[in-house]
Amino acid sequence: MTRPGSRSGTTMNDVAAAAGVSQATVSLVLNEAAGTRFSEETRRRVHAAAHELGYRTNAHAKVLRDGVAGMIGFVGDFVATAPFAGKIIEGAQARAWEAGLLLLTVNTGGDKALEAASLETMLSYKVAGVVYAAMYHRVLEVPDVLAEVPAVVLNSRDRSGRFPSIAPEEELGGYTAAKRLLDAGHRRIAMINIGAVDGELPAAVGRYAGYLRALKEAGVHPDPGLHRIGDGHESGGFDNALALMTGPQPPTAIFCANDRTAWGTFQAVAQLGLSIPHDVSLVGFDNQETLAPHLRPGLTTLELPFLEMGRRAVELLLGGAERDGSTEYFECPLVERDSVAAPSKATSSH
Amino acid sequence: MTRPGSRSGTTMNDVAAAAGVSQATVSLVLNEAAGTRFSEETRRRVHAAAHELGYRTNAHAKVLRDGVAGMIGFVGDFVATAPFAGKIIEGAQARAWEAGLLLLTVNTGGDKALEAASLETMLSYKVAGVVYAAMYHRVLEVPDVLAEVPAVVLNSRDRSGRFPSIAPEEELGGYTAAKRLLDAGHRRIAMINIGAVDGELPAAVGRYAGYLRALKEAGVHPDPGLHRIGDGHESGGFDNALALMTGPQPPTAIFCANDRTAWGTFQAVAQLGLSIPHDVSLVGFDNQETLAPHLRPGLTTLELPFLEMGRRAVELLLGGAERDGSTEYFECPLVERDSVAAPSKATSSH
DNA sequence: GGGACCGGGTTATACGAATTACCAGCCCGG
DNA sequence: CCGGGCTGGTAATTCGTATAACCCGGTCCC
Repeated sequence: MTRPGSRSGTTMNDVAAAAGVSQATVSLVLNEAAGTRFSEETRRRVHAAAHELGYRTNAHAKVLRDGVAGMIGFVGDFVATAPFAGKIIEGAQARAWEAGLLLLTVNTGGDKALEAASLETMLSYKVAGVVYAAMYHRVLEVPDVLAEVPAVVLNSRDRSGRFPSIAPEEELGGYTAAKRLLDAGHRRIAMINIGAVDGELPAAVGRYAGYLRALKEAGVHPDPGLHRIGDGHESGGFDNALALMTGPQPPTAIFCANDRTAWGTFQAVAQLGLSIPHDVSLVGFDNQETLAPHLRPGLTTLELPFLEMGRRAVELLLGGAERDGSTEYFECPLVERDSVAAPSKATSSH
Repeated sequence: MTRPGSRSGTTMNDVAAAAGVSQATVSLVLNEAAGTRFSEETRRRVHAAAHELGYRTNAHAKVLRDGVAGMIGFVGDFVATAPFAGKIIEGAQARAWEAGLLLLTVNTGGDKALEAASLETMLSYKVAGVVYAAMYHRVLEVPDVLAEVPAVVLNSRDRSGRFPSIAPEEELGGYTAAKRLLDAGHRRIAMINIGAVDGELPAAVGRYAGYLRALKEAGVHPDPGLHRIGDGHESGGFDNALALMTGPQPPTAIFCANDRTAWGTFQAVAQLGLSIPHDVSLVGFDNQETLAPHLRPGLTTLELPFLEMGRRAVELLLGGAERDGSTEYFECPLVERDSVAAPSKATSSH
């Protein structure tokens, strides 16, 4: 069964010996080096021998000589294991592969020691660059050691401003969501946020700012009681939606700052015997593929363009050069489904 | 800002020059090679110089000399991007890191050409082994090239029997699920499967077999009408649950062969105005973390032990040696939540 | 006082591929 | 008959590390 030479370790010297030529000839022929001339017969023999022996180039020897490896480091906090962020890796990997590069992946789980150690290891492997990715959009500290290679911060922003960053355009997303509901005719539009708007959660801050802007632009005075702080999970949506819908003046529409929150809202609405979108319209955020399309009715939401963001991160790495610490923002497109309708006439307090 | 020597490329020779010793001395001191003796003063100078210059070993040079790299290849079809299988990578990576190894990850998205090419690249990097992972449990063809290194099939089984495989114990899982419902007092127990039981879907086949075994053991004659073939998605659960619950003799309990199917069932049950677990009890499968705990009521389900399976795969690789093509099965523990209760007295046809 | 031994290092080589410089033979022109 | 150019290659060097082999000066012991 074992093909001849399939045991690890066939080198160019072996091929050279089998073909009756020198190692240099093998190298030149196999790499089709420019400006060299070998007879057809020699090329044939070299290729035949290489094939016969199952020759495979030793990447380490090559890197040692050439200086840079065909690998890109990808370190994330939870990206690899997060249920929805897989696309971010998929995009990065796809772009890397187009350039013939492989991804050396580590997800640290937030462990700083592991992070430091794996970065060291990556650098010792002479990676062509490092993508430093975060599961959710925030402002973070980038390890100093990344200054030694091309590095890009993905789905977050570098506090120090040393590295280029890639992040979703939260404010525009929030604006688009609210505008969609306004355009449908709603005026009492609640927002269940995924965290406080004071701090370092650009998603919460930005989406809220966009929501406010859309309201103001439409001449709607925002009711502070309609903005609620959830926790980003299903339960945050459930509890807040329950409170909103059983309050004195329930909203006719709710913008949930992420899809999980929207899901909780679905469950609360169902529990109250109300229906979506008849009694209340909903817009989510994230377009989480395991959730948004499968809710009944399907959830209208904004898509986080993770695939493109991942691609772009690697693209920036490959481009090299610039290295300014500016942030590139990605627009989140609206994905229409069936959770938005015009408000019903009766402004019932159920 | 740039620390001295932080420019890539400090070698042992630089350190040696700075410390006034030979390159060999640097190597021996830094690696604390056994059986060598250097004065405290020399060691100090070497360490100081290495630190000062920001020396970092060149992994490629080391691998070239030593023959084997500190990397493990991980190739999966969709594992990296699947919403629930992240744990499988997390486990593999954790175990690898304990051995000081990094994961070289590729998810092929089912593209055989990409798969072949990335395996070639991985082998050229002299990976210590390869984990060949699948998103869902099936019997698959393993590329021949993997015979050249230690390799393990993860979350699937190798058809050829050449490689050790790791898979969940489906039959026992199905048995446990059904038994949980039987123990609660149910007799009319439906199963919504995730695919046909004729073919190459061990999850569908095994879980069904376990379900049948539990029924028979309890003296319950299985009603063929209660076994329905879904598609593994939410809609498969929804449609089939609707059909079951509106049929002439609805079941008092349903075993859904995965959590997404269970979710669809939740939505169907809600639509019918029924409640879980009062009108019908449910057991799922997968313990999908974004789903099962957040349903209302929480879903009782079986957990796929992906973390342990991932760990074990790397463990087998590191162990080396054996290399028989046997399959190691992992038990799926029951996770109790609140979707199971005793059947209500009234055998209402709703 | 001469060999054995030990502390404290150094020299040289190998790993596998890429690349530069060179070389041998042949043909051709003048 | 000598030099130049072309064809078809080869020899030697480089990358950075690990390690086996060796070396030198001083002690100790008989």
